[in-house]
Amino acid sequence: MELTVAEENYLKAIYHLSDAGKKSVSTNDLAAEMKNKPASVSDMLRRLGEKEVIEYRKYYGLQITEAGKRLALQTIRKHRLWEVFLVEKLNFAWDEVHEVAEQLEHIHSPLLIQRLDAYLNFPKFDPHGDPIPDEFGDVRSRPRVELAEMEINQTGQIVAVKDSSAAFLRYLDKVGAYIGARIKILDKVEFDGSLEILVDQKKNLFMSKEVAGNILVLQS
Amino acid sequence: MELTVAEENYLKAIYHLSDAGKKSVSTNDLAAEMKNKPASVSDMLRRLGEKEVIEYRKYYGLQITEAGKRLALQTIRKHRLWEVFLVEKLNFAWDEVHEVAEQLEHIHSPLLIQRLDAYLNFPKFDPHGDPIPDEFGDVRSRPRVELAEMEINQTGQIVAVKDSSAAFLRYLDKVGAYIGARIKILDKVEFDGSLEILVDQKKNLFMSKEVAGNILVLQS
DNA sequence: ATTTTTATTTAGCTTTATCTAAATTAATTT
DNA sequence: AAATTAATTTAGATAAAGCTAAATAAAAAT
Repeated sequence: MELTVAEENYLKAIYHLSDAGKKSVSTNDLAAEMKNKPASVSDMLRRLGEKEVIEYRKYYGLQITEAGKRLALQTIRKHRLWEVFLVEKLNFAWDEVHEVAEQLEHIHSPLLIQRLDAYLNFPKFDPHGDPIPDEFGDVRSRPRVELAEMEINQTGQIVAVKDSSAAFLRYLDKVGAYIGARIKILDKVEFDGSLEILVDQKKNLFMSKEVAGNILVLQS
Repeated sequence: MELTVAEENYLKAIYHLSDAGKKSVSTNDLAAEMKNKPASVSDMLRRLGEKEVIEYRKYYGLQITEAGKRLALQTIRKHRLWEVFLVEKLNFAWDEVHEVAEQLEHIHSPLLIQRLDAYLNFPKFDPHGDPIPDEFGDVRSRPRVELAEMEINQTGQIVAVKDSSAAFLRYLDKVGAYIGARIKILDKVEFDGSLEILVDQKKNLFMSKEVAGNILVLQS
């Protein structure tokens, strides 16, 4: 019971939306995420239900099954391993990898992924700081908070970003807010939630609440 | 005017069959090659004709256009670069690469291929000895003859194989007839065309005409 | 020069994945 | 509780890529 590329993409989106706290993933949410019409989504949900990767009761909503979760995590694993490859081996910038990884994640070959993983030295996180599931789908996630939630004088290290769009990542590159950077909150403006932070003990950086809300920090 | 995956595969097959001397590629030949029915091939030829990658006059045959040749060579370039990657970097055996490369060749990203090429050090030949077209589609091919055509006492170096099936390649591995091996014809049996050859100045090897017909040699 | 055989194409069906428009169900408002 | 609005599903179309069966064209044989 193999999934098609479209099915894999839907399942991945369902997994991400479920994971992001959304109690019940709605047809409209999925349509927005997939940039398709709700009618098309309904149809796909029926098919995914038949393949038993989700449990679907029409008009009521859906839940991803254990089998579905396993498949979604496999796809996510492949996506993130390829992103590491592109950045570490082929010198892609972290804002250039997404679309290519989006294609590479659908290549079917257990051997390929096994070998790629070994070649990359079994990385645990991708270039955006997201954890790479192991071959059994287990994820080692780190406790992390949004930079926007931190208070004055707190310190930590940037470990991930929530938005992987090229525009956002290029902005972070420009201001030096890369993954691994050590940061300290110097000031926080009540009015708009904007922050002044110290990066790597040397650079002062002003940042809007929107930006800070998309940066995840491991507190120290 | 992008090609679909199926169209890319047909075009590649057309290119290979045209290249292999076949003056005019027939619907039946293509059907056999693609493991599809002739009726399906007819339909595809019509579409490829509309996209102007072949010139197609029904009942008369087809000819690949310049645009078609360029696209086919791009796909072949990608396939062969990925094969090099799999063997050199991921330690695939040369008989394990084909199916995976068959999938990887359809990933669209000029940057990816450019970087991969550089990462592999601009290889000129794939693991089976086939030349890798450059980004303009130019092929540096070497003059080469079938081992089966050589005469007693002639010498040369194995540079390619015509059959890339896992069974054949594993056999070659076993007998030590790898690409790059220096060989000399010690004896040739008139009756069945079988050969006795010396490999790398040390190993004597008996080989049927069928096998020798699938090994290509650069004479010296 | 017919006839027969072979090769090729057309017609019509299937599945996947999308769409639009219409219908239906659920949720919200009055 | 009825009416309105929003969300969702169904129905019917389309395009891609395959199939089978029937039709047609070209090639070979008598």
